[in-house]
Formats: sequence, structure tokens, C-alpha cells
Amino acid sequence: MNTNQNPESTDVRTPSNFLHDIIAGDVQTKKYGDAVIQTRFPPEPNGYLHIGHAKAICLDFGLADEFGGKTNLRFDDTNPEKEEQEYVDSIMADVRWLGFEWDRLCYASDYFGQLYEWAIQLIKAGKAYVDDLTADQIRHYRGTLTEPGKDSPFRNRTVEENLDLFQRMKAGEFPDGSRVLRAKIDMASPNLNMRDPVMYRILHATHHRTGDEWCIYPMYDYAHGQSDSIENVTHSMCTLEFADHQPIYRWYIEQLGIFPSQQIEFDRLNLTYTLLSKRKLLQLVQEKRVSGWDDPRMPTLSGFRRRGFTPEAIRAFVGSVGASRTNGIVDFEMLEHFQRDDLNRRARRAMAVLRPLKVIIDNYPEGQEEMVEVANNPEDPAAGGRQVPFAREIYIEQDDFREVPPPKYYRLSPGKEVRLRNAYFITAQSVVKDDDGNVIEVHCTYDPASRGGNSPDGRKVKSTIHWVSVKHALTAEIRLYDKLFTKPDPNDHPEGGSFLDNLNSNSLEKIADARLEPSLGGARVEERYQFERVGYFCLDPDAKPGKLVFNRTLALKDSWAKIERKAGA
RNA sequence: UGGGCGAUCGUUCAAUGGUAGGACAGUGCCCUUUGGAGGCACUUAUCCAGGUUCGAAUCCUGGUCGCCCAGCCA
Repeated sequence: MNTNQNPESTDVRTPSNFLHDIIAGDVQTKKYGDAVIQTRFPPEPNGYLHIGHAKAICLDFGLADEFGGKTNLRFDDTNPEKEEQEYVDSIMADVRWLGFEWDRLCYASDYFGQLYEWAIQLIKAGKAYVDDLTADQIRHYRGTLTEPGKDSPFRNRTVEENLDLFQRMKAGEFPDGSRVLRAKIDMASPNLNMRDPVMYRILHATHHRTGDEWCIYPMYDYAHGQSDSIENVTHSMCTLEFADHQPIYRWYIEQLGIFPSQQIEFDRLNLTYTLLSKRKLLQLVQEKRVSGWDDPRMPTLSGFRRRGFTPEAIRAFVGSVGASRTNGIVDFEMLEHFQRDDLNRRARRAMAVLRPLKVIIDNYPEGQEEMVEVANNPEDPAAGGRQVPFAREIYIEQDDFREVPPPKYYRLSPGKEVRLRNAYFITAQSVVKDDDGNVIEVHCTYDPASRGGNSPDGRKVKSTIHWVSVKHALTAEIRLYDKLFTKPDPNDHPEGGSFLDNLNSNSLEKIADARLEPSLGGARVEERYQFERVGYFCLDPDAKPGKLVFNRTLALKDSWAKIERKAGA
């Protein structure tokens, strides 16, 4: 099946990939009988979701949906020291924003009681023991990648003693770090995860949901597979770095004899010029290198949302990137492509002049004004049109006038005629300069017969430029964003340095007084616009009545910039 | 160097023993009331060496290279 074959197909279903094939195979062989396909998206609430999570979300929800299955949102909240309700809330909002709704909302912490009982069961079966070694000692006893580990001296405690000690751990008799519960597996296993993994540690910490009810907390490995099993998860998809955990995932399920969820690993999403490590993103927030988790330069879903990215585009991007088991790095341009593609089809057009240059049309009657009819979206006739005021004095983009035009420059220059979008042909006649020699005003003449943008004599112009009437213009702050990092791999830094060395000092540029057509006064937060010939923009939440603030989501592709670059090179 | 996983255009994903294809990026042309969008064309890849087979990206053997693992994080 090739979903790209159908041009009118705008669906963003998960394309065929190895995960799809595995599930399809399991459905066919009835591996799980008549049970529905069940998946789960299992974030730890210790940070905001980023574009990498979007891939997991699309896979978890998309694949289940494709097979008529269900997906739970489960918070893997087994470490109270890092987790907060704020993150739980933001994660739920972001999953919904992306366009997915979970079947059940679950928490690993809902299973603390069950997990504890299963631990008792394993102790009674002689499969788990309380270890008094310190963390340091445990590390030494674990051995290394090339040498086997050694048994802990506490490994052969009696079931009774283990039971007693573990119950007292739970009862809060011991301080943090004094003891752990470990699975008794194989200290010589070539897989370090199987060298008697820790199941429970003592943490006298307040949990964001269970409060102080517990002072022992299960480790990820002890909690994850059983949580999947409790929820009858058939396909538990996670990223590649957990492949080494699969044996332990299976071991607990087998020892307990519970529902056999299966883990399948896929590759993590990496993007050029982008950091997708929660730890480092947290650092950017805490050190105030960015304004917050939702800074429009952040790769978080909330950052992309504020920047003006759409869930549709992110889903399409993730679908196109697919899933495999290779680890690579996707060009950021790929994401930009899907975003432009989506916005081009849907964004309302408007005219806005970022860096204004005043144009005076000398032969246009002083005091006269008129409304010109403009299409809201040439890609979508159903979007209708609007009236934009035109007058004798207008602003154009500084870039759209050159006193001495370089080769191939089609825009306005002395003696040259161009079209004002949807209005008239104008010809530049003279300029006014300030004391420093900068052009501050261009005087033009217009052809009254070219109203609407066409001359009855069939005369052609090479260029069409946008404009805003001086008298009617709205002033706005515009925020232009560039990449947060200067290198394709932000972690590529010299010895002793850090990713912070690669921070782009010019990633945010604010323009205080851009001029906008009046209709933009009614913009709402998260409404997306194309400022014609400039880029895609959306109103920022910082906007207040009387103060417009727009974020540039993305610039339009600029082939003139390419010509200039080549000429300069 | 123990174990696990992987290797296909610059990037990413396909091809499930039978014509190596799509998307992004790039290049050129056409079109255009956005130098946007669109259209057409082009360039570029099966890690290496053997083997099995009528036929190998795919199967086998041996290399090479890359990623992951030594938290009481997830």
C-alpha cells in the first residue's frame, strides 16, 4: 500500500512499518485470542512532552486505532522526587491537542498495592530478597560489562527474614537508601539488567498522588511490565534503549504468571538543530535560557503550539518519518515542509509590513481612500474575501525597494513598475533620504486604469509586492524565531564545553513596530495567518487589547534569498 | 574488549528471493496578481568479502562501522 499515491488523500494514518506488521501478524494468528489490541502511552510526569513524544503518541494511538484497539494514557509515576501535577496536566493537554483521546487514564501509582503484593509473592517464592548493601556496594558487586558480578552477602536470607524486612521497609522503619528489595536472578548474566535488579527502594518522599502513603517505591523495571499486564496491554511499544530491559520485562511477567504483554522497541526521533532530552530541556527552562517550557523556540509540543505549529502537520510529519530500528537524525526541513504544506492550505492571508518604508503616490488624489477586494486564501475559494483600505500613502517592505537594483531584482526601483497586490501598478519616480543617506520615502506614480492589479492594455510587471495603508495601519510587535542551536547536533561541542555553547544568540528577534492591515486587529490566539510574501504567523498569548504580538511560525520559502546567496558566493 | 540492536540516495522510509521506489533537501525548466503554491525533468544509494540460488538489498558465513547497557532515574 502506498498512501502517497492518492493525491486527495490527506489522511495521516500510521503508514506501514514493522510495528504495523507485527501487530497485523498477531491479529492474524490470534496471538491474544479475541482480545482487542491494547496499547498505552506511558510518560513519566517529570517534564513537558516534546516532538519525540509525538512520535510515540502517534504510534501508540495510531496503531491501536488502525486495528480497532484501544490506548490508555498511563503516567509512569514511580519516582516521586521528579514528578509533579503540573506535568500531569500539561501532558494530558498536549496529548489532546495532538488530536488523541485515551481510553482509560491510568497511573502506575494506582498499582502500588498490587505491585507490593506481587513482591511479597516473589519473596515467598524465593525470587526476591532484601539487600542491605549500599548503592556503592551494589554497583561494585554488579561487576562490569566484561566481568560477571558477585552475589550479595544478603542474597541467601530466609524467606521469613526477607518478608519481615520488606514489611518493615514499607512500614517506614528504615532510612532512605538503607535497604532495597532485589529480584534473585543471575549475577553472572551478560545482561546487566538481569544481575539481581532492584525492585524497590526506600524514598521518604511525598508523591504527587499518593502523598505519604508509601515510603518504598517500585523501580521502572518492576512496575512497567506489570502495569502493562494489569491493563491487558498487548503491544507495549517503547524506544530502542529499552531493548536490554526486555528480558527483565518478561521475567517478572512469567514469574507472576500474569497477562503476557509484549514489549517492542522502535527508534527514537532525532531532529537536526534540536535537543530532545528532558534533562537538558529542563535545564534551559531552569536557567532561563528560554522563557519557559512553552517558549516558541522549544521543541516541546507546547512550544510548537505557541509558535503556531499545527497538530495536523506534526502528525503528518511523524507519519512520514515512520518507525524503524535504525538510529538516525531527521532534517528539521522535513518538519518545516509538513508545516508549510498544512498552513498553505489553511491559513488565512493578510498583508503585513515588517520593516516599513513609506511610499507616496504623487498622482493619487490627496485625501482619497478606497477599499480593494482581497481573497482570504487563494488556495481555498471557500475562505471568501475581505476589503482592505488603500490610500495615497502606504508602507511597503524595505526589502522591496532598491535604489540600485542588483541583477535579477524584480521589485521596486527607480523607473521600474510593479504591482501592489490586489491594487494598482506603481512606478518609482524619486526618493527622499535622511541625513545619513538612507531612503526614507519613495515617491511613485500609479496607473488608475490598473485597479485590482491588471492593466487593460495587457502590460505585464515582473513583481507583485504587498503594502499597508499608512493611515489605516495597525502597529504590532513581531517575534521572529530562528533555530535555538547553531549546530545540527547541539551536543557537538569541544571538550569541557556543553550544549549551551551551541545556543544561537540570535534565535529571537523582536520587531517593535510592524504595520498590519486593519483586519488583523481581530486576530485570536492560535489563529494562523500567512502574511503574504513573508511567512506564517500567529497571535502570541502575550497580546493584550490594544497590543498585538505575533509569532513567526515559519518564513515562506525564499528563492530570492537563494539567488542573492549565489550571487554573493 | 561481555551482551543487545542496527547498516539502502545528502536525510528519512519502502521494496518480505524476481524491474531498488516515495518523501524531504538539491539542480534546471515551465507557470504564477505571493520570487509563495503548483507542474515537469534531473542528479545521487543496497557497508565490505565470500557463499547458496536461474535470480540476493533480502538467505548463510566472516569482517567493518554505528548506537545502547555497569541509577536505589525512566
